[in-house]
Formats: sequence, structure tokens, C-alpha cells
Amino acid sequence: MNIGEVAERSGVPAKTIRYYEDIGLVRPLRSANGYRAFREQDLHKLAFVGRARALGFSIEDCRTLVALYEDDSRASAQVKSVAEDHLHQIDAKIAQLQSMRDTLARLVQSCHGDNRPDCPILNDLARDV
Amino acid sequence: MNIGEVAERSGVPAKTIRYYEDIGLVRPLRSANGYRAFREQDLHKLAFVGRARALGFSIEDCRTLVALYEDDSRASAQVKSVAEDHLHQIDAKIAQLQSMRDTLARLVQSCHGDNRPDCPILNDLARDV
DNA sequence: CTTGAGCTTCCCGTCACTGGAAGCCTTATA
DNA sequence: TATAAGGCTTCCAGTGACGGGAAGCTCAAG
Repeated sequence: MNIGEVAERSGVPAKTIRYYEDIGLVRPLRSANGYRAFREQDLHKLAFVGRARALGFSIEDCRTLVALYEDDSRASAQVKSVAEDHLHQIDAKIAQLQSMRDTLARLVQSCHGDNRPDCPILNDLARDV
Repeated sequence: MNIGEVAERSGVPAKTIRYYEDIGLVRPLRSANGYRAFREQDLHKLAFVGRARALGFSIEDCRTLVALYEDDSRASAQVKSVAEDHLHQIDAKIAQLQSMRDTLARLVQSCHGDNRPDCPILNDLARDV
């Protein structure tokens, strides 16, 4: 398979696949003409990584997950641990955004949004140092 | 004021202040010895930007907000519009993270997390292309 | 034989900083 | 007065995870 077909079937852009090869995440073979030659297993791995990325796992996490996936003697506890760590990071991020959101929503609510210059949003941002 | 004092009082790291000067967000004067010489207004602006950044506004948004802050004839509607746009972006980001979180939490829940290799998390990531 | 699509590598840009090196300036202490 | 420590300067490089685009090779169709 050439890169275009793999990109289409895995849902991972060709540019991204080349990048993944650069950082050693996939190692496709090469045809005589210099084109990358992907095996079925490369396609599966790319789809796997694509899904992990869609769940927000970092590239390093993906490396770990792929290694665990390819290790028949893994313990599911190892996978679960990686996933739980990531879940906690997502929770922390959501909490941070939620806090921003609350403050911002309160400010937006308090602003008349008319032609006058008086604005509680700016007043809050410019409160005393 | 030298950069150290401004960093301390505004809460914005000295490195970041230098970066903000690079991109034209602040324009401190210079002393004879080449040191940056910050006025009170520079300090206030940096604290302003620091708070806007803490609410997740981009640097470009900060530029806009600073300009509105310094424009006595602004309409509060302009400020509100910037803030509402940003609020919607935060909402979208939260929704995306929440969706990831739900999927991930479900997967984590379904994984035994023991010594056996069988793992629903990996099975899901590796489902058919 | 030409055209157009697909492939290659390489380099720059993104966003908002952060770290570090090399070197000048100031202040305090021995 | 010498020196050491700390603060300041500039400049360069790296972060994460790609995306855009240029220059050039390869392949398939008409």
C-alpha cells in the first residue's frame, strides 16, 4: 500500500504519517521506487494511534500503548494505569477550563454590550495590581 | 522599574515580559545602561494581559483588549463580543474534552486492571479499520 | 508523449513561551 | 580595592504535533 491509501483507510493524514515515521512511531518498508510500502500491520497501527490521539493521548502515550498492544504478556493493569493517568489530566483540564468559563461568563453577563464605553470586563482585567 | 520588580508585581515572568516586548505588546523605555525602564502604565498593562491570559484569551485577543482598554471612545459591545467569542471557544473545548472523558472513563471502567493481558481498552483502540 | 496525480525530501511556520549560554552592569562584602 | 553574587542584556534553540508549500521524481491514462 502507498501512503495515500493508508491515509484514506486509517483516517490519518499522509503528512502526519510521514511525521510518525520521522519520530519512529511506524516503520513502513520501502519499494524499489523509494515509495513507502505499508503492510496491513502498519495500517492497523496507524488506525490504532489515530484513535488514541482522538482520545487525547499524547504521542508518548501512544508509543506506550502500541508497545503494550504488541506485547502479548502485558498486564491489563499497565494499560489501565496509562488510561487513568490521562483521564485525570483531562479532568484537570476540564476543571481549569470550567473555572475560566465561569469567571468569563459572569463578566460577559455583567457587561451591557452597548455603545457606552463603561465595561465591567475591562474594569475587572484592569483592577489594581 | 527594572524588569525584575515588574515581573514580581505583575506576576508575569521576566522572560515572558521580554517576549511581549518582542512582539510589540508592551514598549518599555530604556535606561542609559540599556536596562528596560518600566513605567506604572507598563506595569498595569502587563498585569492586565496576565489576567486576560489567565482567562485563556490568546495574545491577539489581548492585543485587541488592550487597544479597547486604551480607547476611551470604545463601545462596551466590542469588548463583550470578543469575550463572547472566547466563551464559545471555551465551551467547544470543554464539550470536546467531556466527550473524550466519557469515552475514556467507560473504557477504564470496563478494564479489569489485573495481571491478565486481556484489555477492553486496547481492544477498542484496535477495533477493525 | 504529454499531462496530471501521487510520491519524495526539505524547510519554515504555528502558539506562547522556556531554558540556557555568553557577557555587561550594579551592589555588597572582605 | 578586588571580587563575588546577582540582575540585566541579547541571541539561539527547543517544546508538541503537525500543516503548508516548494522542487523534483514516478507512475498511469489517453
